Amino acid sequence: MGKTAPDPDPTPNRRVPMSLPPLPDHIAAELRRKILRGDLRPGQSVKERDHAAEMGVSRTPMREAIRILAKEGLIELRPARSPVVARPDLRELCDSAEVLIALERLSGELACRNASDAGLARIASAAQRMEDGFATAERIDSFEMDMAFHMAIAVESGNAALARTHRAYLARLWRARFLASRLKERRQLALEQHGQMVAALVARDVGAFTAVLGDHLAGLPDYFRLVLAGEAAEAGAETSKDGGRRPGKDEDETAALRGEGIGEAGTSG
Amino acid sequence: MGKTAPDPDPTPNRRVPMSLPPLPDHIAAELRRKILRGDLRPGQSVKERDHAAEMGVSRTPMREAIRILAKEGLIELRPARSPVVARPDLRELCDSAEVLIALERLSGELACRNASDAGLARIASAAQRMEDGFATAERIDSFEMDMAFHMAIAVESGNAALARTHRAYLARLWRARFLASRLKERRQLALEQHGQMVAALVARDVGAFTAVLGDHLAGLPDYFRLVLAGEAAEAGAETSKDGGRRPGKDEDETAALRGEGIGEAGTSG
DNA sequence: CTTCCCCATCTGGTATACCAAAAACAAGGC
DNA sequence: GCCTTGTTTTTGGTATACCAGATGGGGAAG
Repeated sequence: MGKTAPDPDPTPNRRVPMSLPPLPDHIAAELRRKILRGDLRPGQSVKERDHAAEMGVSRTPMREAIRILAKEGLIELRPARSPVVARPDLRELCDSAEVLIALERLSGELACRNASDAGLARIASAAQRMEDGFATAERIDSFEMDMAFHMAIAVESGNAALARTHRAYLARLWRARFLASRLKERRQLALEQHGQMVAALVARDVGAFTAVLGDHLAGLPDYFRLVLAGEAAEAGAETSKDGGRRPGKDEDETAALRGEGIGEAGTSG
Repeated sequence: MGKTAPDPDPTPNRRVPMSLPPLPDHIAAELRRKILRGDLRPGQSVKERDHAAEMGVSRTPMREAIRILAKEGLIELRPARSPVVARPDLRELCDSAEVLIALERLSGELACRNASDAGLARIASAAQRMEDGFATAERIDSFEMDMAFHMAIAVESGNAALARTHRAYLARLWRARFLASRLKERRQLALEQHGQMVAALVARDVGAFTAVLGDHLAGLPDYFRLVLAGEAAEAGAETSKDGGRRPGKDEDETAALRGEGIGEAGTSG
């Protein structure tokens, strides 16, 4: 069905994509960056038409990018309404943290049992990188190293599915944990605990690892509380460059528990 | 910006969607059904154009449906190639089972701690339904009840994120577990263990629940091995109609580790 | 007869046009 | 003055057209 005519239309078209690998992923990464850095604030609507035009792409890949971010929990889809940047409530954050802890525990157990020495070395080097950059690096970079350390453990567990899901939860909690990392003593503590975790791993001591992990992530809910309080304060105080949006009623009722909360991936019949 | 012209074209168009709720989800459910029931066999390509035409929809929602199934692990996307029905290797299945067990353990712990009596009653009733239908129901229906029971525990844990992820893993393992449920004594055993799990939950006994759970899901890898062997045999026999199945070479190389294993969700920069 | 290259075709990726539902807005009635 | 209702606008959902990379078969050269 293709080219019966040898290209009778010489128009070079508006846009030549010519790069196959990851166009929607690239858009997703861009959007994610904006959300995590705060350029797009929670509750703000993500209109696929506008953002597509703004980034110079069409709606189709933008749409797909939005779905990707929705899968990660950064964007919330609504049945016949604009997607909005997710404003996770405390309950959701704590729930996710609970799952994350379980996943990290499993990662640690498997890594203790299965990881190669080279793999443990990779974990240790991730921790070392973070320690090296502790004084000098930007907080955001330091935080990325933190994430990299935890991701390394999941990867070296040898369980690809676990690593994938773990990464998804890490991404989901990225913003909240980043905001929670403002306190420097917490970062110092995290550093020490990372060292202990590495030690437990090289000793193949599951119990020790689990204990440290518990300490490491136990305080998360409290920090989330602080983060949410800060967010709410900022949201209430600021309506600046948004322009069109006024501090409407819809900002608050999102804190209410959504009744179900599970099914958005579609169910098997 | 929309309609400067007052609709000069009276053609009613080929298709009026007229139903807002979930068209891509519906397609995804349909496809999932075909895959799980075996109408679409592992390794077979899923051409969005053909399937869209066959189901009377356009490529766009079909595309999205394929992405949904890819997220669930039922379909494997390739960079510049047709998506294919995933043929999970033993390693992947066992990895997923490992994560599933961890998620179910957490579900049980939380349900023991947090679930309301009404919630426990819902779990018990799910188990009861399965027991009632054990003799009469089709195997596929019986299996759906099995899934419903496990999902109920995750739901009643009160942790929505956990329930969602747990459901995703359940879906991912759906087919393999279904094929593994061919052995009737296994189903009988599962039934008894479900009863024990309910008992542990109503007693709020985390230790007992965990113990039963371990027994319940421990044998999964072995069954997966059987399933894969069966699949391979069928796949080998299908290519040539004569009964003489040869031990095809292509069944084995899937066991090789794929190097990457994680990144398809895109990473934050 | 084998091998290599070219072209027809297939297929996913992207862009765009159209439709319908829902919210925002304005005008009229109580 | 406030509530109601009809209209406009906004926005996501769907369908379709076009493009580029990939694949495989057929023909020419060795």
